[in-house]
Amino acid sequence: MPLPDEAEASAISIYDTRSGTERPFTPAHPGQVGIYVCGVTPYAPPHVGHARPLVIWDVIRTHLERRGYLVTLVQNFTDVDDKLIERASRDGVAVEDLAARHSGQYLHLMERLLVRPPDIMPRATEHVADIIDLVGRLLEGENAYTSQGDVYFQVASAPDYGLLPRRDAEAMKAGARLDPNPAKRDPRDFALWKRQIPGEPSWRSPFGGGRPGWHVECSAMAHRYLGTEIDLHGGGVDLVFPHHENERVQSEAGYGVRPHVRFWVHNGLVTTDGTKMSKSLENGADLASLVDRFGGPVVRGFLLSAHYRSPLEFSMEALSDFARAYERIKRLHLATINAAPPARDLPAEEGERVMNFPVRLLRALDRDFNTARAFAELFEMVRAANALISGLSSSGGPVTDRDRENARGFARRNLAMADAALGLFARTQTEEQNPVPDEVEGLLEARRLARSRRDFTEADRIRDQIAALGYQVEDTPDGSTARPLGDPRG
RNA sequence: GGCGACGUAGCCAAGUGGUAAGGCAGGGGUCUGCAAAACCCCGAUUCCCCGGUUCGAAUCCGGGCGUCGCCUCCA
Repeated sequence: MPLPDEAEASAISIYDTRSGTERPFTPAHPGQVGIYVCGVTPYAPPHVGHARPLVIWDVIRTHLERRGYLVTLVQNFTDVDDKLIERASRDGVAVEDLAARHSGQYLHLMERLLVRPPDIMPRATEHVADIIDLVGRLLEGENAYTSQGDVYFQVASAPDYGLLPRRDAEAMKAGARLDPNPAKRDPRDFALWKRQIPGEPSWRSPFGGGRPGWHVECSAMAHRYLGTEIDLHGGGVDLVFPHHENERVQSEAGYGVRPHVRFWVHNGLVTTDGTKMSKSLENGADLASLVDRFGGPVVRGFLLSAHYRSPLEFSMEALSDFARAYERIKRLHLATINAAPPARDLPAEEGERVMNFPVRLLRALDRDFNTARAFAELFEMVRAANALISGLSSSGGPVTDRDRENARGFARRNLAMADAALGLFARTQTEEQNPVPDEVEGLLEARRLARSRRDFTEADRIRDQIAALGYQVEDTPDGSTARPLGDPRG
């Protein structure tokens, strides 16, 4: 593979929420990219919606690396907040135990979804000192005030409040919810530090005992690991307001850099029956059970089958449809796994398609990480490769045995490349293999004997028997095999 | 009500000025003892509707209809 040069690297364009436009990507420091992604508050088991940003950022970070950047990906756990405290007390467990349990589950699922661990996974509870430092700076700069033991950010001190969500700052006052907090000077103000309440986790600070509010932890941790200027900052669109806007104003005020984020990258939400999946609505499809049933690679591929900014409608049918499509890729993978490296050019239009695949794939990802398009290119490559391997070409021109073998080699290389870019195939044997039981092996042998004496009635009877055990018989020139019937696992 | 996004074949989904990707489902073939897999062919004269700009628009502008998200729990 050729090494990416500057021109190629700058070919990447990314949509930025703040400007509402897609524009060429350039990092703050040449050759390096710092990414901060808002992770989860681990108070409940994850649903499919949570997996989307994980998978998307895995692809984004990998593609930036492929284009020659040194990437640092930071994804946090907000392991102290209202929901967590509420849930822990309801269930009668310690906050840290609840957080640890769910965090562990995320990490395990991440692995099954072929997501590489982020470079740094900071926890809010381990960065209280950084948080206190930021709150101190904000108080000093008069961007914050104390009130009844709490510390609030003073929104009026941020002249451009509303910039990120493109919303009128004044109108937001009127839009404040009922139940106004009397401790706040302005309904838009938000808590940086919450005073100590017996039974809740708390830390000592110069402004009294208590715990961090929501939003500060991300500002503090992003600053700790990525400095004052963040190249890419992401999360679900539902975080744009208030979370990211509040984070933006406090970071810019506290660390004195504007803008502190170059590109805001927000993914669309996973919906079901047309509405957003959410933990509080409890309409989320449990991620662990889906991964168990369909396999990590299928769930991952499904999440990448639409562009990351589009909403993605989840249903069992949609996932099954993708599983079937994925089968095409998987079959070619299995059929070419031992192919020799490509040695020479391929004939016909199909040959062009197969040989150009790497460029097409990378170009698709350059354009705002368009994974839907990347998959389209992949499927076209699969079709073209299958045609050549079968000895067919659209031009009707000759396809020699050497061409066919060569096509297998190209297919193998292309699939390896697509796997590296998108994550297609499970890494472990257990996810990879579908061992056929001895019973089925025996029936296959019996059927082979029946077929050899042209007793097709018996052969078909055995095939039905195998089908009843859940396996599909496939006859090929090299003999018969069985594969799990309708098994969508990757 | 305010702000934002979206509306493309039966379903999912790319495409942001140059004449509609890809997948699933469906129909017809080739191959096969028959299947399966694979491959080939078939499907939107058209991109929610109505106007406008342009030589040319799914793509830009205006209006309308519909769906979704956010408006201090949220990936």
